[in-house]
Amino acid sequence: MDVQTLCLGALTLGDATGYEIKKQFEEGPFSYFHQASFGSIYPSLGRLSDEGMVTCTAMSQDGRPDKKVYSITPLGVEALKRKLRKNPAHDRIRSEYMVMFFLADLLEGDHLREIFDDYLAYYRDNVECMKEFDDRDIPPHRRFTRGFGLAFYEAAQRYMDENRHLLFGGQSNGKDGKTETDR
Amino acid sequence: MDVQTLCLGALTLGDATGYEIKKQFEEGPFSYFHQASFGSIYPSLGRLSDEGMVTCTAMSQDGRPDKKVYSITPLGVEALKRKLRKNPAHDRIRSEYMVMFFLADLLEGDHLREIFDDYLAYYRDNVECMKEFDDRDIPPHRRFTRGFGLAFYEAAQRYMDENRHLLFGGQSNGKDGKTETDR
DNA sequence: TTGATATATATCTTTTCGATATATATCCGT
DNA sequence: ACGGATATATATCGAAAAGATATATATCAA
Repeated sequence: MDVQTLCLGALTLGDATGYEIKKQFEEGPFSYFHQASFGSIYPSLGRLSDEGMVTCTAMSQDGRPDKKVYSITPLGVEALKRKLRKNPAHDRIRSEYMVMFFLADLLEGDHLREIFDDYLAYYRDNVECMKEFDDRDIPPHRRFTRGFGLAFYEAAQRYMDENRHLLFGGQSNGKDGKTETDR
Repeated sequence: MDVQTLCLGALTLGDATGYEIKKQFEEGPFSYFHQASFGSIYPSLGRLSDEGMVTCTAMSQDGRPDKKVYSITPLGVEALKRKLRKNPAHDRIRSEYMVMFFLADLLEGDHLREIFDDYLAYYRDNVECMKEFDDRDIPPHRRFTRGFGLAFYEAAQRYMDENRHLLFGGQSNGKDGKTETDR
């Protein structure tokens, strides 16, 4: 699923600028399951515009650079539907935090504890933030995706709370310098 | 975190070929939280070899192309430790399935149900597969990352079982042929 | 007033993905 | 026995995407 498809999908929620689409992937409804960068969004919008999938209205603002508001066209909606007929690819998760936990024996000093705390705080913030939002007035299929995101964040938070002993040794707190001779 | 770092990390588990490293990201221990393609692994191993971070031993086999077994060097271990001193980036999840659920009102026919079933089966398989594996003899920090993966898969499976009604209408179980007239 | 943050677009380089090519071996069904 | 699918194994190429940076301006806080 390329960024063009994603942009079309974002524009079905309403007209938006490239900047606003980016925000939808950063903090908005897409943030629980996808992301896209400026370096892919702007070129995609340009191509979509060339192909008649979206229209672009430049709104000149005093001072600031022109705001370019994009709207999806009927042609764009058709193209989007066509692209959604394909079977989706499997999920791709990339967590650098997990890589570091996996290689915890190579981390120095308190770094493991620091990143653990950061990671837990990150999930806790996400959970809190999502719980504040009232989702009763969004359509059920959107509630499904939001709920999935929340369920994941909660599961992650709970797991980390309950299993930190696996990283920071149960009763012994790893002060004894004995390092595994891995291989 | 680039693929070079990831390859060094994979090689701390033991010597391996590019092909084997790929498998670690596909089915092996990394698969719960990261992935990498041949197109990034082979060039990375080449560069690491040039820089003395890994050594490469070509094992000629009858018939098959030479097997190139890579080993991490002390220099490589140091480089890896140095790279791990940085703070990890935030997780990136990309789920095309979720994009499709989010845009469920644009899907035609039974496609929504098909992909829902695929997705649920995918998580169920993952859970089953992971539960079979006995993790008692791996170090605790590895158990932590494995457990995290399992917790995530289980949470996903449970959420989907309990919330399918949000995608497929309330009490009816969809056997009655009544299709929503979406638009 | 200086720095941080936010709005807004755009481009450039590097990295990565995904597909493909090349070989061969093995396993399975017919 | 034959063909096809799958597994082992490396490598490369083009397209896509990420990440960093540049360009402007406005606002808000220290």
